[in-house]
Amino acid sequence: MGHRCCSKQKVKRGLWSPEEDDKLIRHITTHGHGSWSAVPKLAGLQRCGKSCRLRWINYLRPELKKGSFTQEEEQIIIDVHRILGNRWAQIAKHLPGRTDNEVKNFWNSCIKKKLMSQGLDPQTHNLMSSSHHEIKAPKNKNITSFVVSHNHNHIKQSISSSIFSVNSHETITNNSSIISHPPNNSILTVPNSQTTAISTFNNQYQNPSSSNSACSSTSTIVTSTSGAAWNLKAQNPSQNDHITPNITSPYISSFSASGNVQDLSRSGLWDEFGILGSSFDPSEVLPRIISEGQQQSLQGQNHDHDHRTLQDHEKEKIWEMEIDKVGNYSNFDHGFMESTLNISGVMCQDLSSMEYDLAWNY
DNA sequence: AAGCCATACAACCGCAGCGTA
DNA sequence: CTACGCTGCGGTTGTATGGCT
Repeated sequence: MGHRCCSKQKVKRGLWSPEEDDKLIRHITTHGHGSWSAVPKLAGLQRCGKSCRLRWINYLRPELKKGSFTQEEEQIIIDVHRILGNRWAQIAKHLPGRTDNEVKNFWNSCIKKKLMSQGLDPQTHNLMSSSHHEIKAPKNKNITSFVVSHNHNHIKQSISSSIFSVNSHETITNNSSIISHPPNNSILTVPNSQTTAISTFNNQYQNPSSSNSACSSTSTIVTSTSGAAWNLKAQNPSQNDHITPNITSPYISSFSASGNVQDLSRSGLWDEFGILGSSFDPSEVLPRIISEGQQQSLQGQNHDHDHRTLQDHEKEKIWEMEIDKVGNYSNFDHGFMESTLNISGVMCQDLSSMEYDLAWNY
């Protein structure tokens, strides 16, 4: 039985022979495809138009990139999938020469399993574990800054880092609590009535004391609808490391989002990638967010993991945030920011070194 | 060498969206 | 408005291949 679109024709199914490929290539390169439903007849093929289209798009097009996916392509797929989900055609647009079918197959056969083996839900990119207990925060205290501290070793040694995702649309409660996933996975709820979001960017840079070892730190950005100044900090608690910028950058945000902070540190793509694969290059993001004077503090960081393929209009929405004199964002797509908060970094390993430093406002 | 199994990838199927008559 | 055809998309299935016993 053939497809409905060409049920009147006797159509062949299954794998394409080299002869059929030749016919299709010859026809399309000389005449173009026009209406796909007309292609089989014109090309002398006993296939349905749909099959011809698929064969051309997924396999015969000259601009297609052959060969296995590179590490960089893999990371891009993961990053974009975190934002877009199973929208394979959209994801494939970030990978020149790759098709949606190819990306989908690669995801299902390789990446999905890799993420699952690391304890990540391939759909949400969050940890699959769920048990939690509560740690009560001091009563009647407002959180003014939330700094995630973590050890910060060289990549060639035991890496420990942390990644936090902000789950948007979570209700911020008034009961001032930190919910913790033992031992170190935490969800922070902010005890005020204002809409608040905390997002984290991973920074990658070179350790000057050891030229061939990359390091990382985490920048935590707290935004609030309240108009109050919040802290932006990139902090490295390691005593042996002197290069981490410690930036406190009060700024006013009009950004509207709510969220919880969730630690994904148990998962570990380090083993697989060996590099920190933040899809948001802090060298691009942070200077746009913080004021000019503080940009210098970020200099010296090595941001060689630069995903140019996220340069579509969606990413541009982030880059194109305009900051006016008092630091308010304008032209800002709140919804998109919420959806992108989750892609702020990769997952890391070695929970044992994690520690938290919560600053309370007395 | 043969059989079995897992994996990768090619191809198909059904559906939704869109344009047009 | 509606029916129809075309295209694109995502889920699923089928097939080839390679490794293991």
